[in-house]
Amino acid sequence: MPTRQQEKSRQTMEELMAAAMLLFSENGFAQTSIAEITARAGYAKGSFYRHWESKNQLFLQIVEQKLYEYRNVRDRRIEDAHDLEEALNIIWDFLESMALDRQWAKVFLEFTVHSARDMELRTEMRRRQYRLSESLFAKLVRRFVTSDYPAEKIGALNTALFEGYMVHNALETGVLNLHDVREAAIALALEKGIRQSG
Amino acid sequence: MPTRQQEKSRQTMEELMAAAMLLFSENGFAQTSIAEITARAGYAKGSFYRHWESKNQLFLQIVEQKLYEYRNVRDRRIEDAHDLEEALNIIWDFLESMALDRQWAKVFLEFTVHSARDMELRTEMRRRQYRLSESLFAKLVRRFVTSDYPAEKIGALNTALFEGYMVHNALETGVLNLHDVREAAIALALEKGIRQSG
DNA sequence: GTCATATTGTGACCATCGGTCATTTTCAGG
DNA sequence: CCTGAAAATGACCGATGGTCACAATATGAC
Repeated sequence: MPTRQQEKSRQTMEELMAAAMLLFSENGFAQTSIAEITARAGYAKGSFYRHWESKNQLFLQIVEQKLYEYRNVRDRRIEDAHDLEEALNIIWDFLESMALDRQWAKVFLEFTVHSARDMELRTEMRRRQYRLSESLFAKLVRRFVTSDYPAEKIGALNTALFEGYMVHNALETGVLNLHDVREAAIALALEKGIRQSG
Repeated sequence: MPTRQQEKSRQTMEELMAAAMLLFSENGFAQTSIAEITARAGYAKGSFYRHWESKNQLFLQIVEQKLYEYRNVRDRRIEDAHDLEEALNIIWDFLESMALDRQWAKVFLEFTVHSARDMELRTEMRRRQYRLSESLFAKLVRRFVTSDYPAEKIGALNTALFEGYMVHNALETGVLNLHDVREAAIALALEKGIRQSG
């Protein structure tokens, strides 16, 4: 059982996380300073580093918390899928739940691209299943793929369409909506995964 | 005709640009400081601001220079296209030429996402045709679209697949190659653009 | 209660960043 | 030469992510 001190520490951490989530979604990852986060929660800057070793680590923890429930639902539902189309729809339900909060979707994308220059961070992200990786996607749908088109590529194409839509959305060009992308991605995956390729 | 001083100024600018291009492609946009650029070219930091008003402006100028020739070739070739497939292949030749230099593709993507928080910068990028916007894409292919699926959406889906691939590539996951994406994007566009939808 | 100890909280400090600007250096034209 | 204009400089500014010696506070043995 936690001591009173540990309890206090946990509460401080949660207050800092709450402030950070608010500021990240309002102003983005790069534009949110650690001093802002601690000030918003009523602490001094130094307190931040009692709980996380960097802004990256805080962000990873927030994402982990945000995605935990979604992922469980997805993985539970996908076991009951009967064909590729059903599996894809379950995956896209999950992807949509991420994209629907436009502010957060923007921050997700920002962090994904930010990680491109930091191999350690990318490794950490893979470990925490931050992105729907190609291998994970492949694992989810492989049993339904009847063509000789690799399941990893089907996954990667779907992820590409999703993340490309995230860029489109972040730039607020507004031509595509989620339904368009989902429909196109599933059509593409069915074409590749069911029909025999050339 | 330029005076010797103007000539010197132009040369300094080119030296700074050359240093910047090298450093951007090596370390990315955010990770390259103005002091690094000027030091590499053998000048003091203040010299930078005689030629550009910000790091963003320098980057836009570099991109403009890099894309100018590619764009001309694309727009000249596309006038001779006879159907949607030909037009799409010409556009994807252009997109591939951008993606082939993996280092620069990474920087392009970084800057695109960086611009998501800066409306003025996005406006400037549109003005300079930094991205293959949906409206430009639509203009290039509209005359070949026979279905009732909006040309803008076909363009946006292609751009999404391309930029999603850029993300994929930046993270070095390595499952997809350019050929996979191009083939899938063109198949998708033909499906939407030629066959009657719904 | 008291006091040594362990934990939590603090904010001055550091190097670095993009950007500014008064000052110095360079150089063309008379 | 001399002078005015243009080019080059680097100290300086506020802000950043991150560090760390120190202050405040809670804990457990007595």
